[in-house]
Formats: sequence, C-alpha cells, structure tokens
Amino acid sequence: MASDIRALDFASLRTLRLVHAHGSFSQTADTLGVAQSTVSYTVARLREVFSDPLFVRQGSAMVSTKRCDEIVEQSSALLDKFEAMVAPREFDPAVAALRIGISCNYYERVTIIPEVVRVLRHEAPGIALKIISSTVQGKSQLTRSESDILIGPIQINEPGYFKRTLLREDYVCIMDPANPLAKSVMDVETFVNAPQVVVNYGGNFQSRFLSVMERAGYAPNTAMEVPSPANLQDIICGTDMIATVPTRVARTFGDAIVTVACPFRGRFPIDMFWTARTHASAPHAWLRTIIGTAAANAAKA
Amino acid sequence: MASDIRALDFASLRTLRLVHAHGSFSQTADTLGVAQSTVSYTVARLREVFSDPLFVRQGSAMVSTKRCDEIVEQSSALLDKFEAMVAPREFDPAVAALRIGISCNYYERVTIIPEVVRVLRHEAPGIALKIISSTVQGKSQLTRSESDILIGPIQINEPGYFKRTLLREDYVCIMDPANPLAKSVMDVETFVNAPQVVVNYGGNFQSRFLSVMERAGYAPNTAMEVPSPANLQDIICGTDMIATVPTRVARTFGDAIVTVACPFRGRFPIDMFWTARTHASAPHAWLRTIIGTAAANAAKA
DNA sequence: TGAAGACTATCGGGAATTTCGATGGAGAAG
DNA sequence: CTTCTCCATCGAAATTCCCGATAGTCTTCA
Repeated sequence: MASDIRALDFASLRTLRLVHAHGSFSQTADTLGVAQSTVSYTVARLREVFSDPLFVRQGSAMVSTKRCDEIVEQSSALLDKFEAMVAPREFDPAVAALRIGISCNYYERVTIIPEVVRVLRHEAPGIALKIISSTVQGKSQLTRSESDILIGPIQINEPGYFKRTLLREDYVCIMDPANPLAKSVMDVETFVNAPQVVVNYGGNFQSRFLSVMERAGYAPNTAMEVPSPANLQDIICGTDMIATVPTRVARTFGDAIVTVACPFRGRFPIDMFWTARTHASAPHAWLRTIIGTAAANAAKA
Repeated sequence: MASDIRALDFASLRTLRLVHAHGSFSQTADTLGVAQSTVSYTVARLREVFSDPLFVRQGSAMVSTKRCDEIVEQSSALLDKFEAMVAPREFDPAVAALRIGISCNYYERVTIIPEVVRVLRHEAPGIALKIISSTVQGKSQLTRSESDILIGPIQINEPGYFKRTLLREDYVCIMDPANPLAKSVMDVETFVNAPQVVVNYGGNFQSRFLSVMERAGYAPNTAMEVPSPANLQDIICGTDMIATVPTRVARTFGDAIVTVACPFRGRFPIDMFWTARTHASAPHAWLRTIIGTAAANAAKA
C-alpha cells in the first residue's frame, strides 16, 4: 500500500548500499548489528518502492539488477550529500561523541596515528577512531563511506577529493648493529649485493626506492620477502640481512638496529584525502588539523 | 539519543520544506492532513539531527535560521533527486494510481485540460489530476514540488527546466451578435474606441495584444475590468461592449457571441514546463504526451 | 490592563511500524 | 543424500509515531 515516499529513510538507503557492496544480506546484517530478517524486510520495502527485485538469486550469490546498480550509485551520492548536510558545523571536542574512520597502512599507523590517538584521548575522548587497512582500495573505501579519511603515499588526481600533504619521506637501510656494513657508508654496489628483506606490502605496492633501483638497472639481492615492516627488527637482528624502510619506520625499531643512508633516493609524499561528505563537518575538520599537526611533529622529530 | 542518520526520512525533509515555505507549523499540518503536534514532533527530531533550532519565534511569526535556509535548499535538491530516482520507469495506464499536479490558468483549463481529463478517465482512471492556479508563481510552484507540470504563456530561460511548446495563440474580438460592429471588419480606429471589457488576470499579467497596442501608441476604451475570461459572454451579451480574448477561449463561449478578427496581433506561445524530478517518470512522460496531443487537437479544431 | 485569539511545545495513550528469533525452502558443496 | 549457507516469511515483542488534550507564549483588541 505504502509505496509512497515516506516508506524510505536514509537508513534504508545505507542498508541498500551495504547489501550492494557485500552482495549478501546476512553479512550486511552482521555489519549493521541487526537481525538478518530486518535486512530482508528493509530490502523488501525497497523493492516495493522501486518496483524492482533489486537483487536476484543467481546460483549461489545474490546479483544486483541493472536498475539496482543505478539506484545504488545515485543514492550513494544522495547519502553523501545528506551526510554533508547533517554534519555539525560546530562542536566541542570535550563532549562530542562520534566515530571517524581512517584508512591507512602500516607506515601511518606507527608514525602518525599514535600521536593522534594521544591527542584524542586527552582532548576529545568522545571521538572513536576506526582504523582500516587501505591496501589498494583506499579510494573506493573513501567513496563508499567505509572510511572518512585516507592517508598514504597515494596519488588521486580526480576531482571530488580534497587533499593535504602531510609530510615527505625517504628510505634508510637498517641492519643489526653487529653487521659489518653498519660501520661504513653504503655504496650502490654494497647495497645491491647485501642480502635484503624486501617489504612487498602484500604484493599491491612497490617501495619507491625499488622502482628507482630498477630504473637504474639494478635488482636487490632478495633474501626474504615480508608483507609489512612490522617487527622487522626481530627478523633482521642476529643475521647479515639488511632492510630498506622509510626513515620514520626505522625509528620505531629503537636501538635494536642501526640505520645507514640508502644509496638510492626514494622520496615520496604522504598525503591525506577526504571528500565533500565530511569537508564541512566541524569534528572532521578538527581531526584533520590534529592529523596535520601530528604528521608535522613526526616529520620534525 | 538517536541523533543518528536513521532519525530522518524523506517525509521529514518534505515536512521541513513545507514548514519553511509556509512559515507555520499549523498550516503545514493542515496541508499534510496531520495533527499539529505531529509537525511539532517532526521538527523536534529535525532540530535534534541538525543541532539547530531551525525556526525561532520572532514576535508573531516563526523565522527560519540561516542554517535552516541552507538545509532546506539542499534537502530540496535531495528530495527532487530522490523523487527522480523513485519515479517508475514503466507503468500501465490502466492500473497505475498516482496524483499529478498541473499548474496553469484559465486558458489552459478550458482549452487543453478538458480533453486531457477525458483521455485520463478513459485510459488511466487511476491518475488523479490536481490543478492549481499558476498566476505568477508557476515557476516556484514547480521548483517547490507544489506542481509537476506548468502550462502557460510563460518564458523560462533558466537551465534545469524542460520545455515543450504546445501551441500558438492569437486574439480575437468577441461581442454580442446584435452589435453593429459585428457586421464589418474591425479597424484600429473602431477597436480603440469600442467600449471594452479588459481581462486583467488579477493584475499579474497583461494580455499580449494590449502590449502591442500600447507600443503602437493606443490605449483601449476600458469600460470594465475582470480578472478572468470566465463567463465573459454573460457580461457582454446585451451590451455594446466588446472583449478581446484568445481564439480558443472565444470558442468556448459558443453561439452567444460572434468573433471578429482583432486589428492588433498578439501571437504568443503556450508552453509546457517540467523538471528533472519528473522527467524520467514513465507516468509523467505519458501524461506529457497526452497533454501535447490534446493541445495539438485544440490547435487544429 | 485584561481577555481573546492564534500559535507552538509537551504529555499520555493508542495505533502502526519495525525488529527479533524461529522456521521454511532453495541451492551448493561434500 | 546430507549438510551448510543463505534469503523469505511468520508471530510476538519492542519501538516509534501519531493523535487529542492541554499548557505556555505572544499579539491584538477592547
């Protein structure tokens, strides 16, 4: 009966978007923390309003109809505009209660986020951070509202994204203090031949210094590959292996390793991105300045 | 507690828009056919969500805050996009049930609408027409969703409006068959001197032939002014007065009057306008073609 | 100054909607 | 053939929404 406009709210559209992204009612229910029958009911209402099945069984999976794709795209834009509209224009850090999603990777988690969290706990204890790994899908996480802020060595040149450069990085070599190479300046020859632990970032990203090496016609003596720089010191210590990591990551390893300048330059920027959805939101803007400050401190230190 | 997104639906935004337009909760309640307390409750929720009073008492009236104006403007755009999204892509005239608003004036109501209604009753009995007077605010009625289609001798050159020219009109003189002027061709001199019933359309619109006259340096011998051409024949008959009305309006007066060519040309187009909100809607598109056909028939007849 | 009128805010009860847990049915995997 | 996963549906419980009544505020008019 009520195929009227009033049958729909923004929560329904959000559910629709999630179902579309997950391709699953049950998973959406879990994500939202509601019962599966609730999602089913919501989708049933959406089907009524749009006079379209939206999702049809096709073998094992639920496949979205063409109309559904259109609707999700449009309503996604609607949701973003709505969120931008609802975003508070002023807020008091001391009492504000909300959750902000940040998409980033290991580097940012160890260099920038810790200070951000300290500031937050002190000045805005009501802001809960939700950190997710960006890997290669940081941009889509942002557009899909899975995160509000994206930080990383990423380049986005499309319109519709706001950007602030946080700091610039470069690489250093790390090794066991007992390693003979620690005593002298590292030249290209030595660097190329040294057994190296290469961080492959899950295979989705190649460290800048490696690109530079390759362009110069060299390849590292890869003794081992790891997906992340986490706890590299534990791997390296007591061996003759070296590793090449961003300067500020090396610092987090403390005295367990020594750092030596890397003969290849791999300077790259760490940028912060966000969208119009959160641009006008006072708490988001505030957090962005906090992140900017934290990054500047990390750069100085 | 729930200052969350889920507190809001499109119906709330529509209520907000109405309150903003009316500047009154009670009046909005009347328009929507709900209790005043319901509107109050809805506005209270909106206030919560937007953290803004939205409307504040200022003496007798409720005045919208600046933030409220912004929100209304943005959510109005949102509502339009949403309605465009929900609009059915296909429909069966025989069973479709919906209401479509047309904003127009006397001319269209007597020349085009009657045939449209006949077609509708026959082919799409479930479509209810809501005709409102456009007077001078036809465009804002359209943008405020008070009507879906605007028909009239109006020119809209802004982007965002769709247009279809329905027909072109010109004026004729009408008078009692016993009037001596009915026997001969009407020249300028005779026309200017004849006692005339001038239709002033409530003071908001000047008939084209009058503008032409004025530019030529003439003024009518105004014996009487009426706001609308409705039942002009009853006024004219038995008098020496003439009136100048659009050709197809003159036809509706039947044999009670005779028509004579008017010495001043006042050719003007009758256009139909609509917006993106209803552009993709199958029933609206269908009705627009029905209106187009009806107008074409009116032009031929 | 006081009373009446017009308007919004708020309250409690009742109606409607939404949610949940349980269950059924359909398809895929083993 | 059984089991597992997933969505649809059902009845009951919880929540939300709407209404009528009433209180409070401001303006107007006597």
